[in-house]
Parts: sequence; C-alpha cells; structure tokens
Amino acid sequence: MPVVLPRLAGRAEATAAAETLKAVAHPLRLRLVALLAERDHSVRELAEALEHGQAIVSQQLRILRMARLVTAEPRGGFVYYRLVEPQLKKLVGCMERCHALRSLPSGG
Amino acid sequence: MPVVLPRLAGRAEATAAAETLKAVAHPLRLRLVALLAERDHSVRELAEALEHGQAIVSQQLRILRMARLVTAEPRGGFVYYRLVEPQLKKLVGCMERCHALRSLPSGG
DNA sequence: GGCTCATATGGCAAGATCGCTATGTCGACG
DNA sequence: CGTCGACATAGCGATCTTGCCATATGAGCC
Repeated sequence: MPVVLPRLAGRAEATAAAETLKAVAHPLRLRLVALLAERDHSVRELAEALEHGQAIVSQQLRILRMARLVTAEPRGGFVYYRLVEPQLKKLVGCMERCHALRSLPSGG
Repeated sequence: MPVVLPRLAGRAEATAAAETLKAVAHPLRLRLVALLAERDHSVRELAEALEHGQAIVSQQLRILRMARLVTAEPRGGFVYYRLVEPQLKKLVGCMERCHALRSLPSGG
C-alpha cells in the first residue's frame, strides 16, 4: 500500500502510457474516439460527421488502431471501427491515479 | 438526457482537450506529473529524480505550466511546482465519459 | 474479366517538436 | 557591489507530425 503511482514514474511505463496518450492528443482523433464511444461507425460515417476527407480520417484511424484504442471489422462492404474498452479504461485509470494521490485526505 | 459526450465531438472542445492531452503525452512530462502528484517538488529535485538535465526539465515544466496543469511558486530560493488539481481532474473526467458511454448497461 | 464503391497507403511541403548547449535572469549572501 | 546557486530561455540541427492529393488494394457485382 505504498504509493500507487511510482509505476508511472518508471521510464518504461511512462513511455508506454505517453504513447497511448499521444494517440488521443489530437483534435480529430479525440473526436473520433468520442463518436466511437457512442457506437461503431464506418469510415465514411466518421468522415461525414467530422466534415473531413476520407483519406485523413483513415490515416488518423490507423494511428488509433496502432495504439490499440480501436479495432476495425469489415462488415457488409464497410469497415466498422469500434473502441477497445480495456485500453481506454487503462488510460483513464492511470490518470485517475495521478489525480487520486492529491485527493487523498491524508495526502500521499 | 441526451448524450453526455457530444461536447467533445465539437471542434472547439476537442481542440482544447487535445491541447491539454498533448501536454501530458510525453514520457518525461508524464513522469513529472506523476512525481508532482505525490507532493510538490523543486526543479532540482525533479531533475535528479528523473536523471535528466535541469534545462530540459525546466523546459518541459514550462509546457505543463502553459497547459495550466502545474503552477510554480518560488519559496526559499527554490521554485516549487505543484499540480493544478481541477485541470487534471477535468482531463480525467473527459476521458472517463468517453469510456462511460460504452460501459452503460443499455449503451449510449 | 471489367466495373464501382469503400478504404488504405505513398509521397510531399510546411510546420511543430525534440534534446541539447550556451547564456540570461533573479534572489540570497557576504 | 560582486558572486554564487537555482532556474528560465534562446537558438540550433535533426526528427517527427500534419493535411492533402493521387493512387493502390479489396470486396462485391454484372
């Protein structure tokens, strides 16, 4: 029950977390995640909803895919993207702990 | 009550959130936040703990400062950095909502 | 096979970021 | 006033990112 966070203070952990954070640290990619949080979408749907070209949406989805934040599943001629919940949850949890230490009654 | 997230799907909101995310999407800056989550530190302490030069630590702290994630307070010849909890909390909350939509029993 | 639609990728120029060294600023102290 | 320690910033070359056009891939259909 020592500190909760030192894991993040380790170089390797921090690098991995930063890698994932970098994937969402972009306006368009963040909006993609927001849309996918509601339900699955095809590339075309996403491109139209965000008013961007198909190529760039596909490019940004690729980055989210490589960060394992989303998965692609071809279905009926379209490719539907879906959020990978555990990965996003991990990210949220990591930041939650950052904040939690400060919020502890007796501090950490 | 409609969706919780569309705010993030807006261009302005997403840009602002991405700006903050970008600030922590970096191994060294993430470790700085992790250390500052435990308690305040001077620049020298941070530089030594992270085994990096003073200049680069100062530089990254500046980026965190501009993102309003930390504040600097000169005290006794040292400059102590401190996390800005509301800002970090806002970030956590935003990502939490992203994940929450998926976790809802009846979906979003 | 030849076609079309949906999606992925390559390449490019502009701009941002990285890590670093050198130097500037500021308060404390004699 | 001069100096020292702590910290901030400027400037540099190298590398990565961004947005976009043109084009490649791949499934489905005639």
